[in-house]
This record gives sequence, C-alpha cells and structure tokens, in this order.
Amino acid sequence: MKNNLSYTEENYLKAIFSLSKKTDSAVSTNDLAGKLVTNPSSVTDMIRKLADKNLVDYKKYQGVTLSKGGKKTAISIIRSHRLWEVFLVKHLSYRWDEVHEIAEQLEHVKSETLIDHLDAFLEFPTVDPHGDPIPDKDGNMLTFTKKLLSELEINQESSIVGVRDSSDDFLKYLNNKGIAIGNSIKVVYKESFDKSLEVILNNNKVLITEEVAKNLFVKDINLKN
Amino acid sequence: MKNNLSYTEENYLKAIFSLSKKTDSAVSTNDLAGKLVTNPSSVTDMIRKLADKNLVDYKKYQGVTLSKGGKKTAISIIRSHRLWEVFLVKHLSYRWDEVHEIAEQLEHVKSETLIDHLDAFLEFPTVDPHGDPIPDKDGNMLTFTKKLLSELEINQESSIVGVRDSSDDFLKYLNNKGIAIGNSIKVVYKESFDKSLEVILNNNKVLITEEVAKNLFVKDINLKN
DNA sequence: AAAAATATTTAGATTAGTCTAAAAATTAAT
DNA sequence: ATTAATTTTTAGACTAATCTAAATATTTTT
Ligand SMILES: [Mn+2]
Ligand SMILES: [Mn+2]
Ligand SMILES: [Mn+2]
Ligand SMILES: [Mn+2]
Repeated sequence: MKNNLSYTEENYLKAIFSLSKKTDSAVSTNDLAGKLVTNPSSVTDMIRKLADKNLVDYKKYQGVTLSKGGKKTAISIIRSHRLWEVFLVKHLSYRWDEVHEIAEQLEHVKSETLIDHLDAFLEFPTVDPHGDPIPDKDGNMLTFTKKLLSELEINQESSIVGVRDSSDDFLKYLNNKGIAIGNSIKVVYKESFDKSLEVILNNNKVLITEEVAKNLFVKDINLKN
Repeated sequence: MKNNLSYTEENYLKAIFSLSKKTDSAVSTNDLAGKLVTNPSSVTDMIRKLADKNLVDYKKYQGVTLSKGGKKTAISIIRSHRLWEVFLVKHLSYRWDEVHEIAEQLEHVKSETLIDHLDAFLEFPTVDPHGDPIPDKDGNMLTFTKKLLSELEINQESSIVGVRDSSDDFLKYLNNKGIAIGNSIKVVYKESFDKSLEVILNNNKVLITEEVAKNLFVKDINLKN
C-alpha cells in the first residue's frame, strides 16, 4: 500500500469517482476537464498516466473508469477529507460552510496512521458536517436513503441529511437561514403556483423556494435507517 | 499578507532561518544544499527566486540572509509546524519521536485562520513536544535560557527542555530510555575518563554517555524563567 | 449517407524545480 | 604570490503538469 501519488493525481481520482457515481458510467474527458477546471488535453495526459499506474481503465475516446485500486484510493482520500471537515467544525469552531477549502489541502497529507488516529480522536463519526457519509478504515460507508426535499410527501416527518449543491454560496445561504444538517423538517403545504414549500423547520414555520428544495436532501424514512 | 509561496519556497525560508540562527551570519549555498539535501546549483536558482520576491537578501558569492518579510514568513511556518506537533502528541496520541514528518506536511496548509484556531484549541502552548518554543501570533517566542547537559554544573537541579539532535534515531533512543521534555535532572558525578555522567533523572540514578549529554538541553536556572 | 457540430487526442511550448558537468570566483596552502 | 582546493555560479538538460492550436474521431443533424 505504498501509493505515493501526487496531489494532482489524487484529485483526478477523486473527480473521476465523484463523476462516475452520478452517471454510473465511464467519465468523459470533457466532464473531467470541467470538474477540475483544466483543459481536455491536460486530462488526456493525466488519464494516460493513471492508466499506466493501473489506477484507471481507459481506452481512447471511450472515457475512463476507476480500477479497483483507483477506487480504493479515491475513497481513502474522501475519508480523509471528511474527517478533517469534522475536526475543523467540531474542534476548531469553524462553520460547515468554511471548511471545504482547508480540507482540500489536509486530505493530501501522507501518513500510514494519521487518518486512523484522527478518526479515533473524533470518535469514529459516520457523517461529515455536510451530511455526507464518511467511509471507515475499510472503505465501507453508510448509504442512508435520502431524497430531495422537493420530493418529500406532505406531512411526512423527516430531517435534513445533506446538500446536493455544496457550493460556498449555498452553504452560506443555509447558514444565514439557520438551516443545518440534523434539523427536523416537515412539509405542511405545497404551493403549486411557484412550487415553493411551507415547512416546519425545528418547530418554526418557514417558506422554502423550489430552488432550495431541490438542493436539500432529507432522510427517506420509509426505508430503514 | 497574501504570500502564496510554494511548499519548496517555504522550506528554503525555514532552512535559511534555522542555519542563520546557528552561525548568526549569512548562510552559504553549500550549507543550504546540505540541509535541504539538494545541489548547490539548485540552491542558487531558488535563492535568486526568493531574492526577486524580496524574501531574502543576496549578493553573488556572499551567501544569503532573510529579509524582514522572509523572516516573518519563516517564523510563521515554524509556528505552524510546532503547533501541529503539539496537536499530534496531545490529541492523536503520537509519541514525540513520531510527529516531525507529518508536521512537515501539515505546516504548509494555507489558510488565513487555521493556525490561530488550532492555537486556541490547544490553549496557546508555548513549547512543542521537543521543548522548542512556539512563536505566538505576532512571531514572539520564549527564549528561555538553556545549556547542554554536558555543561551543567554538578549537583545543580535542572530539567530537560530540548534536544540538539532531533533525528528520529536520537528521539527514539530517548523514548526507549524514558527520557522526555520536562523531566527533572541533576548531575551527581562526572566521570573524567569517558566524560560520562551519573545523573538523577526523575529520582532514578542513570548513566548518561557524553554523546547523549552533548545533545540534550537543560534549563539554565541561573537566569530568570 | 453526407455535412455539421462536438469531443478527444496529438503536437509543441511553457513553468517550477531539479540535476550534471563545466566555468568562474573565492579561500587555503605552499 | 603562485598554486591548489574549495565554493559558487552558469549552461544545458530533464520531469511533471499545464496550456494553445491543430488534427482526428465521434456523434448529431440534416
Ligand atoms: Mn468538502
Ligand atoms: Mn463535506
Ligand atoms: Mn519537528
Ligand atoms: Mn518540534
């Protein structure tokens, strides 16, 4: 398990993982370039390099998928990222909308033992401050069932478990409105005209626009956990 | 204060700081190359770059010194390094001989606020696990007076405050012998034959070789603090 | 099925940091 | 004060990662 990948290679693996989860198929050069804010030609170069290291499977013009090893590495970086986010929020008093950029750097620190020590110190959290599941030592993570707030049935008791849009702008917006992971939520009225929702959030009646409702995940309590 | 130096540039500044403190004069190209385990020619290149950024003062064949800004930056990286070391030992249950390499990476994480948050979380420690002083927010640090154990007067009560050799080998040795920062120490007999010392360390009589005595700093209690 | 549009790859340049070998400057020894 | 040894700089090459522009391939539209 002596990987020793560069900062850049690790970011490519993470990006491929994240994009392939959405579409559940090979990731295109252009999509990857978009995600990493670089040029398609640069992506081609790097994919070749990762393929040489057996971290991805790649055939010209066919897109790229993670190999078994590549996926394992990607997951371990995601684990590192999310644990650091928990640390920053729980112990360094950052808000959940402030931690992503710092975690982007911390996730690349190389050590055989660091992340497991951090995990223990944090008492093995299972979700990060944005509600995303944290893989354990072996790469397993909760796949709790969730749905968009916009799809939640009326009068169904639920709670906020994550965000679809994790841009700084959106997180800041939520923060201003006092909306956070773990908040209880129930839709009491759906306005058909503008698709806005009247909800009870932590016992307060609040209006939620369609745009927001489409970017908030809530727990789907029809299914266990 | 928008520095944005590379990992490498930061390491050069740290190395220049550390070498210039020892000799208290301009640092030679060769010494720097030795410290950074690189070639003199590479050092010349990098020094030029740092001089262009006004981080060092440099004239051909004359060695290099830190500018005011360069020194400030160097100190802030040292602050970061030492605070992370405290974190790793105090909260992630590492031993003091295990933390240096990880801190070498963590010290370079860029954030306006991270280190001050960490400092507060750690409750503003003034020394790191190796007994080295931690600069505060403004770059001030304790300059407690210390001397080598080999120079300590007989029967003088003192305590261990640091190491001169901070190689892994030496730290591991100390760890095995149960010698750590803060331990009380008193020399009861100096053997003239091999320059070994008989000392009382934490109320136990122990034999210390010259080699070890020359690499352990003890508090010089003749002077205040 | 050909043309047009889009996606991807190739070719060649660029930058940061490093390296080796050779040249020049400085310092030490005779 | 020459010569010799050492230190430092220059010159040129190399790798990783990126970029622009041009060349191919693929997909979509007609
Ligand atoms: Mn994040
Ligand atoms: Mn997150
Ligand atoms: Mn250290
Ligand atoms: Mn230290």
